[in-house]
Amino acid sequence: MARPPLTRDAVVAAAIALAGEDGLDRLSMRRLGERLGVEAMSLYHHVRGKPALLDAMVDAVFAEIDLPRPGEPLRDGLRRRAVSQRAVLHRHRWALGLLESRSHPGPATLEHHDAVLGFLYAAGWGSAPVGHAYALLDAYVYGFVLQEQQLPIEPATAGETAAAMVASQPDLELPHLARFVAEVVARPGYDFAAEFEVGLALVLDAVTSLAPSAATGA
Amino acid sequence: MARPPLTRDAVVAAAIALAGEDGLDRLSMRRLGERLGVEAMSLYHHVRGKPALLDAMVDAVFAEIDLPRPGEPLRDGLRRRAVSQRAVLHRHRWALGLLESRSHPGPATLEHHDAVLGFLYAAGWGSAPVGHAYALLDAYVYGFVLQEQQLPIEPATAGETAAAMVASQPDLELPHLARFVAEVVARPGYDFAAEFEVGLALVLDAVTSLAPSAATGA
DNA sequence: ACGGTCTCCTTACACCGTAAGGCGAGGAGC
DNA sequence: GCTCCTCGCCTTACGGTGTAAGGAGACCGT
Repeated sequence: MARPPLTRDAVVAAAIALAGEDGLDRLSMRRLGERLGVEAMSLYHHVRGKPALLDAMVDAVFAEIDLPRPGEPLRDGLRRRAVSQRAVLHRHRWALGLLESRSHPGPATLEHHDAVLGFLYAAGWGSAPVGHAYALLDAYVYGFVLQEQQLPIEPATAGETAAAMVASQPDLELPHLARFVAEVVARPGYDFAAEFEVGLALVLDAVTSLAPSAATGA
Repeated sequence: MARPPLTRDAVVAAAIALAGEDGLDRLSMRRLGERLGVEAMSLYHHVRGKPALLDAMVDAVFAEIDLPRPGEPLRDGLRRRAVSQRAVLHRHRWALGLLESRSHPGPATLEHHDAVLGFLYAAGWGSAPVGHAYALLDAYVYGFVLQEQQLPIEPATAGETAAAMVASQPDLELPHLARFVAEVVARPGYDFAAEFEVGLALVLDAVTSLAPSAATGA
């Protein structure tokens, strides 16, 4: 029973699964080959090398992000994309770290940007406000997810973990940090993820204020 | 002529210098030891292991960030910190990638947060708006730097690089992306870094709208 | 002089990415 | 049917990684 031959997509999918299960640092060509029932060097017939594999993984992540729907109200479309973007980056915790150093966007990445830009252009925006809006929105989403990933994974124990961090430096005076932890982080039911919507609403306010029709107020 | 004994600070400083010169991925215990005239294993007497070294590097970066000055107008203080934060992360390009996965804040990191929180508390803010403001501000700065680092380093060639990215997928229709590159990125004098101030102003508007004194308008 | 501690070194192991080249099966052309 | 080529996979090998274990020597308080 001969195994069907590998495809590039299968290799990338397995790499994504492996990174998701064991973490990005445990993704190695040997372990990936093992998962696919193949020696490490066989992967090089489908992928140029590990950097190219990582690029392909990032591109696959971009393909998962929801796009604004043509004709949809502007704020709704931007909000949908931002929420989906965060969800996707949250689902693939390794993805954000890869974003940083990869500067070889794949087809899905480019199509994603093209679609979002097209959505803004279709609303009558010029390139300058589009640039501002895009940079601000993406910065917020990326930065928020980055903060999220620094935090302990379980919201239930966030308070204890934060308190332990503060207590880990016994010879430091940290009154305001202690207050913040006590009044916010250690409160039962606290969930940093809920902050996303708060900030996103503010960012969307700011972005929509860049709209050409809002220029009358400027 | 006996070499003066190593200190933990010297090890961390050398690691930062090495990461700055050769990149984070070329920072290895052996190369770091070589730089210090010492074998790799000697470093383990000053640092628990490579993860602890990376934590210490991150903490040293936090120590470089400018803090708001007590008594300073709120917007000025927050702006100064954000600008400095970006400058520091820009100076140490490897730092942002480390932020992601390290969840063991050091003393400088904790003191930094304590100082910023204290600045907001001193302005009469409660913990809830402080939490919103902090999350939004940090998300913007981190996210902006993340975007910056995906871009080609030289602003002068950004246009060509971007055009090459679009052209690298010849069988894709990317009209809006092409338009954006032509009208914004490829323009002479374009510098993405200038976008930072635009977005920061909007973010600071949003943040100051959270101030207790602004609650009268809500 | 002596014992301890502190700093550094040597050796070793399991792992990593990947360059170079070999081997066997399947299909194309005749 | 036979040959030959191509494609998918494998073997071997090299130089790199982090770090566990333990040894060597210099310094210092007594």
